[in-house]
Amino acid sequence: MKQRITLKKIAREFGVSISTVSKALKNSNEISGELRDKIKAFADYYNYKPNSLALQLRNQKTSVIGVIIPEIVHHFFSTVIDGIEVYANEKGYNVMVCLSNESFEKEVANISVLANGTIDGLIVSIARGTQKKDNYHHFEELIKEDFPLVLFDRVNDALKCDKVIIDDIGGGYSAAEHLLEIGSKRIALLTTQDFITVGALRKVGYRKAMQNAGLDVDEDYVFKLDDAEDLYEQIEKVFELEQAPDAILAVNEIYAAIAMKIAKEKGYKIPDDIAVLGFTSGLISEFTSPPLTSVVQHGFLMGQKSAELLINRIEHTAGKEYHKEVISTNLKIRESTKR
Amino acid sequence: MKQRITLKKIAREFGVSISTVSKALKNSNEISGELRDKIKAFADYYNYKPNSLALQLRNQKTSVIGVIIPEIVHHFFSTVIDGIEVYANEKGYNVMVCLSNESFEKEVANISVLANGTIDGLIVSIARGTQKKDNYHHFEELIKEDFPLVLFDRVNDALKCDKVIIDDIGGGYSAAEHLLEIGSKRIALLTTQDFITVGALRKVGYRKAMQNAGLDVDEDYVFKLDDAEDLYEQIEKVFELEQAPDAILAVNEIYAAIAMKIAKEKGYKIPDDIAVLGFTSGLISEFTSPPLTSVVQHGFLMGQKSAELLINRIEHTAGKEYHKEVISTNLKIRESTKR
DNA sequence: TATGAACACGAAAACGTTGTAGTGACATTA
DNA sequence: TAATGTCACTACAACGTTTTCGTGTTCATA
Repeated sequence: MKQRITLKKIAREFGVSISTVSKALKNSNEISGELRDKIKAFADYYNYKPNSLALQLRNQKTSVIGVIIPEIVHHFFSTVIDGIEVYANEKGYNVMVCLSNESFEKEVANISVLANGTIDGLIVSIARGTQKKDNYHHFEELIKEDFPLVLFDRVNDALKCDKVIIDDIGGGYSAAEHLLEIGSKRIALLTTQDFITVGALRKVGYRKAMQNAGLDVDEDYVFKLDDAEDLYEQIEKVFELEQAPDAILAVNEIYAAIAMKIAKEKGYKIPDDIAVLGFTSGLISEFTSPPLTSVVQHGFLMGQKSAELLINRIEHTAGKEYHKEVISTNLKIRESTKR
Repeated sequence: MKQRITLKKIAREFGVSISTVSKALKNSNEISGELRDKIKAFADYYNYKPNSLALQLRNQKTSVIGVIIPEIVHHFFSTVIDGIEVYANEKGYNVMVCLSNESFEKEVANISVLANGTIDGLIVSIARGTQKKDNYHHFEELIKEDFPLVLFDRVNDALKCDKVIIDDIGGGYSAAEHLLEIGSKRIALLTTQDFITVGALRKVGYRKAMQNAGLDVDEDYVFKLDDAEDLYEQIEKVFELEQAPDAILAVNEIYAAIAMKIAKEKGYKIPDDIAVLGFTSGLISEFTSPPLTSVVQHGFLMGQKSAELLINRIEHTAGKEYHKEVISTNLKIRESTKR
């Protein structure tokens, strides 16, 4: 790569000092009109742009915010990033994305390379590995140093920082409620392992709705799937219950779509024999047949809110107390539950 | 945010010079064992980490690569980023993602803020707005300065730089060929406006396959959709042809899924009355019913290749000639074309 | 004829780091 | 005793920028 032109080189060219060049380019009237114009023309010709590293170092500000997400190939996370990007850009910030790939170690490593001057603040959704390990030292370090930090979606309540979460309990509740309203009696729940907080919270909502309707939750109808290769096999077990469920509530779109596929293979009519409902963030729900009723999560909004909280914290270190924003969900009713 | 600890502060604490501290922390044996240990303990306690901005400025290297994509909420682009991230990380680089939102202006702006010292190299997929405007000055500037640049997917042949593309012609060809093989005679093509190169190239492949089979391409069967709100209406026109097509080849997953939905509504049996085939990068194809046969694009690989080319160029400015990698596609045959 | 603006520029510090080239103090060698 | 070495440390430049505080000239004013 060619060497970029610097103030120093321009100064040498004109036999003046660096300060003079800097001022000339900034249209300072300390510099005579004639020299100013010559310098500007020259700089323009060589396409001079101030080196941002130097500026960042001087101003002790990078205008970059870091984002660490578990994976990017996930519609929900992309929408969040989109929201972050849009808001951040508006405010003059750039976004640096890193992936933890759900791994504790990568999360730690990412934080360690990011939080050393490269970024002004950090937005994170906690990796599965970290939740499993239940080790949050790397976040506590940041918090101890008052480093601007916002957690979203996968958060940990013990950490003292701003947070943005989906109303997972509410989502689970209204999903189950809807299934009950259409007359379902035996609702199977497809959820994740317990340490995944969002799955756990959605289950809480489901349980609440059931109790509210005077129904007991039969643990046989709760399937805690692990994200392995054999999702099909794991979900098939739903249909081996003594009394088949008449509705399935899945905590994500994929589980729901697979369940529906299996149900159809086994000859169930949807929604008549069995209703299916998922949480969504992607496009699958719209294109299955029948299209899936689902709890939609507003990822874009979540991203925007996260960026807003972060930038507020960066710019006005003011407010000492931390905010916890809750993004509510919508129930998008499609054919899979219309009966 | 609390002030981070610096070499200077440590030096002041011990009444020694900055260099001494720097060397002590680097285990230099120029420094006596005793002092070295004390300094290291102190630095450790205060969690000293060298400021990366300072290092980047000094070393004239950021180890960050910039990526500009048209949009992130698009499975294909996320997989590419994933590939870039993985490869870059392996090589010790971080990734900074920016979105052009398909806009020429934002693309220009992004390049201008990135290519000023913040990044060592840039990977871009050209915005639709830029293709429409046919204005590539911002890239030419970079190339003129020998700035490491890799274009992927949406490229422009006139630009002298490394490129990674999908074999769109080949994909279009094998898609059409497959439809012909299963006995289709009238294949409708759902593609994009001409200035979108990937759409245009896939059409070339389609045309080639048709000619190869001794068939003329009837332009009435070619639908150039624009990405507006009324995709449904636009695609419905396919079914208003005098002689209905017996196969549909769509240049992306959404077009294909919508076409299939409409076809089913109109009472067509898939694949018997009409076969449907799309290009995919996402999960929709798997969960439609019937599942969609599609040309799969290896986004992850594309990302890896792009990062590889870029980092090679950054590190060994060597090779003067530019590479053009072609990632070939796979045809994943599902139910929508099995007859 | 001093005084003091106005003008047009330069010096230097600061941001945080690293590496090269000193520099004293002491010990060893011829 | 003088030259040489070693040890343990410091000074300084460099990366590129901005900004505050000079400083020397010219010109007008009292």
